[in-house]
Amino acid sequence: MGAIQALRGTRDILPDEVKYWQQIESTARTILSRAAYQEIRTPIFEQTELFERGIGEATDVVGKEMYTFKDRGERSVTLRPEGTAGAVRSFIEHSLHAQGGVQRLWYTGPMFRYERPGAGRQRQFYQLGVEVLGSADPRADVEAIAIATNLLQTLGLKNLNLDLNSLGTPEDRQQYRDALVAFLTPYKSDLDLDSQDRLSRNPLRILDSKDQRTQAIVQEAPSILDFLGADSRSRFEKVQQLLSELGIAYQVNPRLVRGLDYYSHIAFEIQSDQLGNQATVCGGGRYDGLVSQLGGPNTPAVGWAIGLERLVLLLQQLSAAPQSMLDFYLVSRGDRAEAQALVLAQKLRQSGFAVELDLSGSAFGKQLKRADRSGALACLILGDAEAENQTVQIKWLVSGEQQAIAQADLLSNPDSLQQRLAEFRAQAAQ
RNA sequence: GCGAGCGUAGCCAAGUGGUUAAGGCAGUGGAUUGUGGUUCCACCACUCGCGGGUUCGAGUCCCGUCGUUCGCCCCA
Repeated sequence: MGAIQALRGTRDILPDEVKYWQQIESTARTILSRAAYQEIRTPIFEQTELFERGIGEATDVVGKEMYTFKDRGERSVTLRPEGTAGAVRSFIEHSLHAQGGVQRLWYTGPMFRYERPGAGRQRQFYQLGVEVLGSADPRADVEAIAIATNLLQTLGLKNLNLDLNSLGTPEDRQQYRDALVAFLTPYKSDLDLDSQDRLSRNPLRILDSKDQRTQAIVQEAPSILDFLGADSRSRFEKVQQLLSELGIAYQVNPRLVRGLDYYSHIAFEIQSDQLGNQATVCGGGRYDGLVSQLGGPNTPAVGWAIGLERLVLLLQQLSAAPQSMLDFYLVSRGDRAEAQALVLAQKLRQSGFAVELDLSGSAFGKQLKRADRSGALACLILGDAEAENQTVQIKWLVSGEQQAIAQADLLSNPDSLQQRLAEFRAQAAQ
């Protein structure tokens, strides 16, 4: 009725949900910085050409999902549909390779694709990703994978599957592609319509068609693993061996392909069985050719990206919701006490406590109700009666225990309060 | 872009052609409670996403549209 709503495929993340996003971000920061990854922040829009060249013009992402428009200077501009192209552009533009060694970068932020929205898929969506530039060592692939599994496990996720494949070199892949087309062509009329279409355009994608008849045919198709050259094969084996050394479980899935053109050699996906159609939480792989393709020096690279709204969905299914960090909830009755409560709140905050002051002006009983709901560890009650003027009652919401102490004492000994709060926080955590 | 389901208050919902649209939670106001969330009363959808149609009469049927969910597609 005239009220403006968020655009289709976009949505508001309200405070209750933001808790999960912050949990992810802070956990990621910790884990990534321990592994010497550095954050990079690149623009949300770039020249359209960057994505056309980087992701591949034949891909669906570039072909029909980009938010592309002309700016007021008639430049063709595109809202980034993924993070790798921008990070690589920045790497080249600022000659980060000149710093020598390996650059480990991570990023997070909104991405944009014009898709049909659904649970775990938005038009403005968020990814957190890493890019490791300058190492062809299989340990780089495995380290990156290990960081991803470590992050997901630390967040408490279980029942994740790691699928692994090798796409080989571009030459390996071309040979396989020819063989696959040769194999599938006689069955063309038995394939689902999408796959028939892809036979000429992007035959590898037929491998992960969900159509049952197509799947049956594909079962018998040649495997890309038989087309890997000696170098590709030994890399793939090395990666598997190193994963085993780390105790990371995986399955080789020769039908795992990537939607973006820039991948080569290792490709992987981490999937959850609890997300229905949008099962892939994390996807990535090696892209040795991308940097040079975008005009930079020949630089081997590997990376992955996590879809954050899917990760949030999984986190929300876990029982443990992120806790409120509120220490005190302040309630009062009467004019004088209200003013005192304001002053006390300020002083406690300056002493390092998290304090919410009840501003509702509601009846006292309702204030207490709100105190309970606030998640605070303790409720401070300021009364208005003469005898109560200098006294604050502390109600420990966790244990039910209650005590009255003078305001002066409350502020003169913040250490002991801090200690009590720590005890109650531990109690509340159980 | 295609196929199917759904759309009643902030939330959960009853209602399946017939006069004034149940109920619960939350919210607001008041009474009670001299202090831990009680109890009681009142208020809280001229309207059923929006627009049109059928009908004497529509939340209920039809069409369109928007939104949403699931699948296809795509992808993280």
